[in-house]
Amino acid sequence: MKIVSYNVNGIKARLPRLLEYLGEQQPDVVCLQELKSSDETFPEADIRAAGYGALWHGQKGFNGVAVLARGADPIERQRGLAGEPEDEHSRYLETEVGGVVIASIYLPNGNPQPGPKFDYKLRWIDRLRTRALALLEAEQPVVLAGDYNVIANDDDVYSVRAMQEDALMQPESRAGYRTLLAQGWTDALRTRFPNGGVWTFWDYQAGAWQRDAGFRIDHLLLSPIAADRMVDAGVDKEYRGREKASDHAPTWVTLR
DNA sequence: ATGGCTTAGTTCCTAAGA
Repeated sequence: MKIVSYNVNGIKARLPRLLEYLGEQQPDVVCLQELKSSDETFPEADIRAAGYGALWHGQKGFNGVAVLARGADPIERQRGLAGEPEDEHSRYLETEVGGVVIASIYLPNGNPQPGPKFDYKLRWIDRLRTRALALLEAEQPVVLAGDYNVIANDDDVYSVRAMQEDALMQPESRAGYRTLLAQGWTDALRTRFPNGGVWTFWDYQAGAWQRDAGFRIDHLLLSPIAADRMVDAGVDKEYRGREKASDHAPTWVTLR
C-alpha cells in the first residue's frame, strides 16, 4: 500500500501533473495539500476518471486538503481540528481507507515570525497533538501525512544559516513537532534515511532546484501498528524537475 | 547584500507561500 503526501500548490494549475503522477505511479492513497480551490471547483470528475475516489476540504484562494484513493471512496472521519471554533482555514481532513486511518495535514507556515501567524502555527500544532493522542489511544493503523512546515533537524535543510530566522526552523516549531513525535509516532522518512540529506521542497526562487537547495517538511507519521507494517519510504523527486511542477515533490511510504 | 518565482483573486497589482 503506497501512501503519498503531495503539496500540489494549486490543484487547478497542477492537474495535468497530478493525473500524470497517478497514472505513472498508481499510488493507493494520495493526501493533497494547498488545493487553493473552493469545494465547488475541485476537479472531482478528472480525478474519478483517473480511477480515484476523493474527499476534499477546500477553501478559495489558499489552503485546502484532500485524500484520494485508488479504486475506492475514502470514508470521512473528521474535517478540521477542535479547539479554535473561529478558525476557518481548511488544513485537516481525516479519513479511513482500507482499514487505515489517513489524515491530510497542511500545518500553518508561520512566517513572518515572531507575530500572529507564528502564534497561530504553534496553537495549531497543539491542537493537532490533542487529536493525534486520541488517535494513538484507539490503537489503529494511522498515517498522518502532510506538509508540516517544520524542518525538524539541521540535516533536513541545505543551509541552516539561510533558514535560521524562518518560522520552519524556530525552536518552538521544532519542539512542537518533537513533542508530537514523542507521543509514539514514527517519522517514516527519518527511519528510512536517519542521516538526513533528503529534501521534499525546493523553492521556485534563486535556482533552488538547480542548486539542490531544498529541505524536508513533508512528513508521514505512522502509529505503532502502521510502523510495524512499513516496508519503505522515499521522495519521488523527479516530479519536481518536470514542466509546471509544484515546489514540493510527492513523498511516500509503503505499508504491508 | 539583495532579490529572485508561482498561484490565485474584487486580476494589470496584491496576498500568500516557504
